[in-house]
Amino acid sequence: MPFRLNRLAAAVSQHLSAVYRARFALEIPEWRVMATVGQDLGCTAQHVADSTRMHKTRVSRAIAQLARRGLIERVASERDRRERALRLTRAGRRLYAKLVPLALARERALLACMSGAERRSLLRGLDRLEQFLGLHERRSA
Amino acid sequence: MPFRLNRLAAAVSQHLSAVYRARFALEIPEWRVMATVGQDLGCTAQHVADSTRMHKTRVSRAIAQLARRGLIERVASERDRRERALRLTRAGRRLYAKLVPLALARERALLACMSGAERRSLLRGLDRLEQFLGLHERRSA
DNA sequence: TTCAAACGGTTGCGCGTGCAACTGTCTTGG
DNA sequence: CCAAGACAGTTGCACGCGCAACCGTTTGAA
Repeated sequence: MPFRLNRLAAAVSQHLSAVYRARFALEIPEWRVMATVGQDLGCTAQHVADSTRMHKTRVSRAIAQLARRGLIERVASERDRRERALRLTRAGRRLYAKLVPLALARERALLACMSGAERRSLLRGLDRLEQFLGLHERRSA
Repeated sequence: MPFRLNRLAAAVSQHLSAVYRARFALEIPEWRVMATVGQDLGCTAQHVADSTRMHKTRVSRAIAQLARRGLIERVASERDRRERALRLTRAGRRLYAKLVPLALARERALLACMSGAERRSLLRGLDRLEQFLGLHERRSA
């Protein structure tokens, strides 16, 4: 069962990451950062790490790479000079606008292999497991 | 959704691998090899790679490590001298006997957070996704 | 006011992994 | 019978990742 979950997760990720890499030259951590910043402008790296549950070093390096490519900019916050607010550049917004519909389409295609009722019970099951494992807590660990 | 799957898979794996590592000093690839060889004695590394869908190098190194620890032995096959049949040593069998009940108990504990009907529909959903992604095929790519 | 602890973010390092290339063996078609 | 390709398994190499240590900043309590 844990093995099945891993296998499935790896397959799904691979299924998608191939597309992101081929069309946008984005690795998975970078794509996650784009998605997070895109719908929560001005957020911090810490917030990205929390909401995606990626390790902060992974987030840091993904952001650095995106900044190098001119898709994201880091502006020093005035209220707290430790933080750097994240914003999409013009090019970043262009990319984001193409990214989102593609991701949604992919997700629909993936879930199209089951009925609505099945989909709902699958999601409920995942929810239960997540709750059991404490994945819904905010900012823990 | 792919992100949720990954997160969940990682959490479940971590939940278990901590136990394996602490109690038996087994990493995940090693544990999978033990499980496969334990219920299919005399099988080959290739078979382990196929049924767990791990990369063959990962399998190779896990087997090497287990052999080093004296839990598994590789005996050259007579019919095909490329292959080496895998068998548990006496110590390996002892470990395996402790491993299995622990794994089953863990699995029961994990699935205890939902009803039987929910569990069945969750498993069906996973099945559907696996089928859709072609994870059920034998020996493909 | 001051200093220690906490925090946001980055970086050096070691490790596991996948890829590609390799060795040795078998299989098959000419 | 032999050469060429396929296959089982191993290893060198490069890369991404997590850990721990680090820098600069902020906070809070003495």
